[in-house]
Amino acid sequence: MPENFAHNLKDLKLKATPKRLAILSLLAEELSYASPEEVWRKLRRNFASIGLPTVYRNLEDLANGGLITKVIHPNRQLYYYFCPNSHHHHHFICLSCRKVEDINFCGMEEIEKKVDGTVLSHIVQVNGLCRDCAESHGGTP
Amino acid sequence: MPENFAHNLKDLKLKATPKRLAILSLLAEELSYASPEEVWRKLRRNFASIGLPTVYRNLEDLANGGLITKVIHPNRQLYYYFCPNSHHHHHFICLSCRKVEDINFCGMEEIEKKVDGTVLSHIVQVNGLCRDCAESHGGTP
DNA sequence: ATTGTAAATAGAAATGATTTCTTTTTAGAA
DNA sequence: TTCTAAAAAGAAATCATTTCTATTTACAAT
Repeated sequence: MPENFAHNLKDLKLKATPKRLAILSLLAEELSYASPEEVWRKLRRNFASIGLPTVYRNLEDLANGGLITKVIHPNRQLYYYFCPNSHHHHHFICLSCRKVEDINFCGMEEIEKKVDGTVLSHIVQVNGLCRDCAESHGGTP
Repeated sequence: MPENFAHNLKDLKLKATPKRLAILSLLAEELSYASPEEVWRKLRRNFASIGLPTVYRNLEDLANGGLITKVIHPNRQLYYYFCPNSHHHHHFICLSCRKVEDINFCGMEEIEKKVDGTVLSHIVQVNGLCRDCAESHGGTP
């Protein structure tokens, strides 16, 4: 499973620009979710000029293409996560350290049958504290 | 199952103010989710002065108390829904007409066991088009 | 009934994450 | 190389949501 981001982008009809590739590899190195501004700050190390709007747009495009996933956060800000896991699954996110664990379970097949309408998307996300954070500051994010 | 909102509020240690009660009955009459501004516009019919911040604050407090539920919307704006159904369940929301259907299924028990950490909350929501909307404008929200 | 007090509210103002706009640059097909 | 649609910069705007302060109110305790 070689990480061929350029190829992934081409499949999505997105140009493999250096900044897109950098965003992908940057996120791929993280075990936690990141905000657009955090991504932007890191990109500035490698790019003399990089606009925050570019980061927002690219993160959104990459998420729409399914290469990264959005995290729904109680604080209503945007966060994104690169998940190498390619099959359908969901996430447990730590509200404190932002670590993400995969949840390899989704009852959506059962649910879709019962719905009286057309399903376009679904959200399943579990929020909490990872084991480490729960132990170190027992309960409060 | 008499709707005794005043009592519900007291249980939450929230004062049963006329505006809170009005927000609750207003939402309880709807089969669909509403935005803070929409709630505010309707309240203005009955209250000479009612501030938008009051509506925001109350909707948030009522949702935190579990009397109403938040809807996670792709457009990232806030929406709230009053659900008379008291047992744990989730929702199928129509992105077009905003109607809500109950989903009486939640795999969270299974999921919680697998998570390596402390679960604080979870989101399960199915987005799509209700039967009526799917038929009338087949596919686009 | 009356009073006292914490909670709730109005109204104005601020906020700030996100988006939009216009111009310039670039990736990649031809 | 050339061409063209897509991507990006940079500045500016947006606008839903929140914050702030003074005033009012619900309701528990007289």
